Amino acid sequence: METRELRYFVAVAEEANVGRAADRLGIAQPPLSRAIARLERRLGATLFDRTPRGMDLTDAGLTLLREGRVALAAMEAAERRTRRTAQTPGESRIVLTAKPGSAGEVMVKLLDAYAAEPDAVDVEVVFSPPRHQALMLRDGRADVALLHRPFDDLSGFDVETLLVEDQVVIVPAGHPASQRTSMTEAEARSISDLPCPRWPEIDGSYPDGPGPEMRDLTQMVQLVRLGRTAIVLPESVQAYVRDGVAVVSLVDAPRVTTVLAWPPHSTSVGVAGLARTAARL
Amino acid sequence: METRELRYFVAVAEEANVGRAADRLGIAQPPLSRAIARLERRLGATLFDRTPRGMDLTDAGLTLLREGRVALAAMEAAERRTRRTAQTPGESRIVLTAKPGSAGEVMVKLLDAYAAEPDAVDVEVVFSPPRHQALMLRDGRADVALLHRPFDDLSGFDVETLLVEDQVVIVPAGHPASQRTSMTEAEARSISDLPCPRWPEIDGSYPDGPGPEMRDLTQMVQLVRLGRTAIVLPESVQAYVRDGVAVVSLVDAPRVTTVLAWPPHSTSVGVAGLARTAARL
DNA sequence: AGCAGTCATACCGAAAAGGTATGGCAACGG
DNA sequence: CCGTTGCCATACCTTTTCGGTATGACTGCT
Repeated sequence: METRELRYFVAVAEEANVGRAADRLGIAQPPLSRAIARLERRLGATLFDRTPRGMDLTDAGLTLLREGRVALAAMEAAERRTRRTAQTPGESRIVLTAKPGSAGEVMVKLLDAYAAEPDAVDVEVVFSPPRHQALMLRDGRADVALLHRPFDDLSGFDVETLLVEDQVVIVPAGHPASQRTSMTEAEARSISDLPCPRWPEIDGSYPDGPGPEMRDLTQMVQLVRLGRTAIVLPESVQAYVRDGVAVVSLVDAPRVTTVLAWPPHSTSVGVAGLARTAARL
Repeated sequence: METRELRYFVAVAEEANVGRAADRLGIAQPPLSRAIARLERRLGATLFDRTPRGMDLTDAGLTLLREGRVALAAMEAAERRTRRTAQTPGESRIVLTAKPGSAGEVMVKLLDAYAAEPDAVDVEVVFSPPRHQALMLRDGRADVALLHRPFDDLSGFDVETLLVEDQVVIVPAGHPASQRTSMTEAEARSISDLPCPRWPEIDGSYPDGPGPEMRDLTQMVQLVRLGRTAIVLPESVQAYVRDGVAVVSLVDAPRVTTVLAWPPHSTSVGVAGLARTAARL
């Protein structure tokens, strides 16, 4: 199976429509139809059910979509890391990706401690949208990432735990709920006049729902102050909030673990050094 | 980067010689030379240093070899698992791979317990050479494997621990060392007239050394009886030895953990059921 | 019934892959 | 020191594949 065929397949699977997929790929529709048919012939598997409204994935197609995305990410990672090795002889820089504002405190401590090491290399910090950190690690855009259990998918990475913390709910200062000293997660999510905000999906779209669309922490604090939402977050975000909001602890919410993660088999001395520093914190 | 190009690159990297790699790939040498040159141009990286004796990998080439093997295994896995999904509707069978004789006891217990489950599917057990289990899991030839820490590379897999055991050394019954009740691993490996056996590498070749080439457990027991070798192994192999050998415990050898491992994101109900059964043992 | 949308097929030109023949270059041995 | 031997690269040709345009077949909707 060639990389191109697999990219074509993924495009068709995601669009559920050959014509739109062809547009996205920048080719005409007929060659794409043929490529899919040939791929099916070579695999000996029907990947799509053809309907009058488009293409429906079969079970085999679902398998290829799931496994194929992993394979494509691995191909991209191989390519990217090779380019970078060629361009930066001696490895003078590594890329760390994190969610903006996530565990800011621990990240500063980690980077400061690492920079003090004798053999430290430059660490370029790249902020990326929520949940994109693992993707960037998988496809080689980043060498190391700050991930959060249980939200991120840590499977396949080596990790070092940096911080374990409870979650809290942030409510408007004057709201009746602000009088409580603690509540359950279910209670926090069902305060009738304070709907939960909607976080973006991996593809950048927002799910349907009553809450506001959440983009960053600054905006979040404003929305809470305005009495538009209540938001469940790890307690370390208290560093970002000031007046106008109240913090109520949650009794049953899962703990959030912040970890430093990197691909197994990483040969980077920078990543190894950062991991060693993390283990000492 | 296309799959074909990457396969060509890996062949040349492994052979360190374009002509031999071309033979192995079943194509002529000039197209392969051109393919490598084009890949280097497209990556913007020099992958090989050309010497009068062949091709030497550069740092960038080493990166591509390491990452590229992972990517190729992922591509193969995607292809294989898609074929299998198409061929076995309803998933009536999963493939488990293990080293022959490894933790025989615990494997029997696991399979018996799983077979007693109400929704159990058939488990095909495929024995493969030592260290091949993880490869088979990575490229989709197996759905689940019995691996051994610290010998196998578990990175990237989900695991369930089945058994933790000490290691022992097996020596000929009449040998002076058989009088000891315990020794250190270093002592066991340096008994002058009993050299350690040589296990095959991943590629099936044997390293150089004085000891005999080890193929399977039956042969091993014979070799120990004949006074040709002493061998360090997990204690569960005592089930396979009878007369003519003595077992001496080791005080400092690392413990061996037998785990059930499977790829993350596995959607197989068979694998999930087996993992659940393993967790209960 | 006509129309809008879908995917498939037919046919053609362009690009890429593969084969054979051959050239250049360095190391090695007489 | 010169021929031989192994290398890899280049030149040139053939075959395959890839992509584009035009068009057909089929379904659901108005």
